[in-house]
Amino acid sequence: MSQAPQVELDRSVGYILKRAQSALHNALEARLRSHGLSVSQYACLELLAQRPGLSQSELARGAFVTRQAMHQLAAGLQSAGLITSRDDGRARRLQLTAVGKRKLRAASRAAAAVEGEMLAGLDDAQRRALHDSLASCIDSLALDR
Amino acid sequence: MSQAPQVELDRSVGYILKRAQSALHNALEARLRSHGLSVSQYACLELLAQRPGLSQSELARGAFVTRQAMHQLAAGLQSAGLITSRDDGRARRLQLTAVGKRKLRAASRAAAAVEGEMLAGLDDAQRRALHDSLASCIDSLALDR
DNA sequence: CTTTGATTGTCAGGACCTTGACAAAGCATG
DNA sequence: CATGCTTTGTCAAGGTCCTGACAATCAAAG
Repeated sequence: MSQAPQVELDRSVGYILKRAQSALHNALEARLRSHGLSVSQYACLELLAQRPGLSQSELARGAFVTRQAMHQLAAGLQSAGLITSRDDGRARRLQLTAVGKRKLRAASRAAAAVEGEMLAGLDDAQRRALHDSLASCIDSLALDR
Repeated sequence: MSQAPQVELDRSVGYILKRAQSALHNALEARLRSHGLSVSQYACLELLAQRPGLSQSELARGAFVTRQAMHQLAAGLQSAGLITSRDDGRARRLQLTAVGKRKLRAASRAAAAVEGEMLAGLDDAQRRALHDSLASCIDSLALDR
């Protein structure tokens, strides 16, 4: 008389969410390698391109790492000549360099290709529903905070 | 005459997928802390409960870490008395102990609660659609391998 | 203005995971 | 049987990220 488990891996949305994110991360990592960028580095560049002037801490939150980790990450991107920084009060605002923008453009194409492959089996309505449902999940989890 | 970006963060399914997975991981981590388990450790126990006799390498793949990382992870769980191991050829098959099963039962309730909160805004049809769409994403990414 | 609280950047230390390498054990193809 | 390929477990070394801590800066309230 064994009772049914509270969590069934095959039906669990949380587990398949992790599986999907892992698959996407691996695919992205493989494609970005030829561009000399890690997934975290690419995320930094993409964020800075679309939200210029982000501070180090803001960038960290957008890239899902601590600001301490972003400290080293940004140092690496700066010494590679992909970004520049200017002090603004206590904040350290970051910007893409021309080299960074050029490198991002190629990496961004690769990333868009990966996302396109990932969504190949879904039509527009299904893609919108997927996006909306994930947004709902984020909102629900953010409530008790 | 700036051209539109290939990747728009706000519309990107990949980015919101990462955001959702990160939110889930954080929520799970917070809830499991009181049980003295990390997310990785919980994943190990849950996998072993539902697929008993998994080898160390198989468990590693299910928990999205390398087999080298699982080597240390399993050592920790064993020294904590939560799992046991028996050699089977080259494989090292793992099993939950009675203590491990008891600890998992409580942790599993907490995890199920988190998943319930995450899905609170979605009805059954939407949950099924979300699950199926994520499965489609995984399949599509697995093709070119 | 002063004081209190929150945010930011940074440094140091440690935890966790990864890559690389190796021997041992199956598996398969000849 | 014999040989090559794959998988598994393990060890060593390195990297990346995190937690904890601190001073500096800003914001808000008194």
